[in-house]
Amino acid sequence: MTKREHILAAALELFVANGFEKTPTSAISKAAGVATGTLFHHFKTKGDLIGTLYFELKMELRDRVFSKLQGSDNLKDILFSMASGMIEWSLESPGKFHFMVQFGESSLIPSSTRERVEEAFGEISALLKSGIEKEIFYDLPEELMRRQLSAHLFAGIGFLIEQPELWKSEEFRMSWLDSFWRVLSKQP
Amino acid sequence: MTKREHILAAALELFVANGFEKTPTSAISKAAGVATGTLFHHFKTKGDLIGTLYFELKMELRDRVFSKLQGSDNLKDILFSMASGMIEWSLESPGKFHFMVQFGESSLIPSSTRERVEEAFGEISALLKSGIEKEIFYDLPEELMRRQLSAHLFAGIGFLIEQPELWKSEEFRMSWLDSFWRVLSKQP
DNA sequence: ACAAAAATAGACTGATTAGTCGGTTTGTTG
DNA sequence: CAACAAACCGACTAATCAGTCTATTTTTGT
Repeated sequence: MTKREHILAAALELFVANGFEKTPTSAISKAAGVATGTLFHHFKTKGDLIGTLYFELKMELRDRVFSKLQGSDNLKDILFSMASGMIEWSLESPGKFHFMVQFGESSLIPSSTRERVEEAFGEISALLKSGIEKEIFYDLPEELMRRQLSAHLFAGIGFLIEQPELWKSEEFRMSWLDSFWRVLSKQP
Repeated sequence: MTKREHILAAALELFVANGFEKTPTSAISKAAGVATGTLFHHFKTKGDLIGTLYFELKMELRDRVFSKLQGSDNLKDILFSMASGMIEWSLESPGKFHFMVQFGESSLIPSSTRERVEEAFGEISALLKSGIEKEIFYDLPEELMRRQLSAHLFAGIGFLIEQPELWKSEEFRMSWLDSFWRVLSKQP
């Protein structure tokens, strides 16, 4: 792990534990085992640090979510695969997930960054649009569906992190994944 | 409006616009038209101020959501009435809604406050439990359902604030409210 | 009418902290 | 092996800001 990565890891942990404003940069550099100057060598400002963290975590998540997708054109399979990818990523690193919940909507993240991220997740929009067009999904605005799907998933994961053994149950997994499908689709 | 209320209103606006840490207490007292001393007379600390704001907004929302409920025992009616109450509250005061989104999950709100709020919304838990017991709802953990329902609603409202004219359409309202029902219920 | 309590005011301060700066070490490249 | 750049160090500073304190005004209860 490079020093830059140590800084990002320490910042993630401390931001989640204490919040942004209650985490002095001095605490981050100390936890990362680097000097103040090094932190500000890699990140222009403290805001830049949290912005970078947000962006890089989202990219890591995207790679994970889209990686398993192998050309299947069954909407339900794709949806389940993406949801499972995100859930497993979150269960492996709850800290990263909590960071997303806590700072995803915060004004600390510049809207330009948020836009770049949304672009990177464009495949999900495309998926929803295609479902609406094919009249498999309910005829509601695509953006509404995207937001609700994502919120639904986040809420479920938050719960699942507290009850991780549930995810091991095949019965629960199927029953729960179905709830995502029900939100979107007229078909069973 | 009392000075205390002026302070709370100014804090709400500024916290939403600039975030907690980028809002000095001096800016709040200035915007509220009071002196520093007055602010700290009513609120022990800045943290106390945002905590109080959170609590009082939640209570206002609760009163609104539960007010229309007049003894109907039809789960769907109750659900629709509660959802509509929250949506209308949010459309009337988007600032309050955005405050909830931004600070609802933040570590600035002490967990003791969050617990008191959850207690006040206990009727919703009861509603879900009753639906699960009666086998109207899917057999998933009640807390999971509560969280997902709330997230679903919040996400939808966030969208609706940007497209408020949609709410005026009876067709949209019904179609959308149905999506909440689908999340929970086996019945149409 | 009067005393006690509550509300208000605003100048002030002690502590915190983001970010700088000059200098050192490590790595790279022609 | 220069010489140049990139990474790294940590003491320092300029600014900010939460909360205090003392004094004044307003409200309340008797």
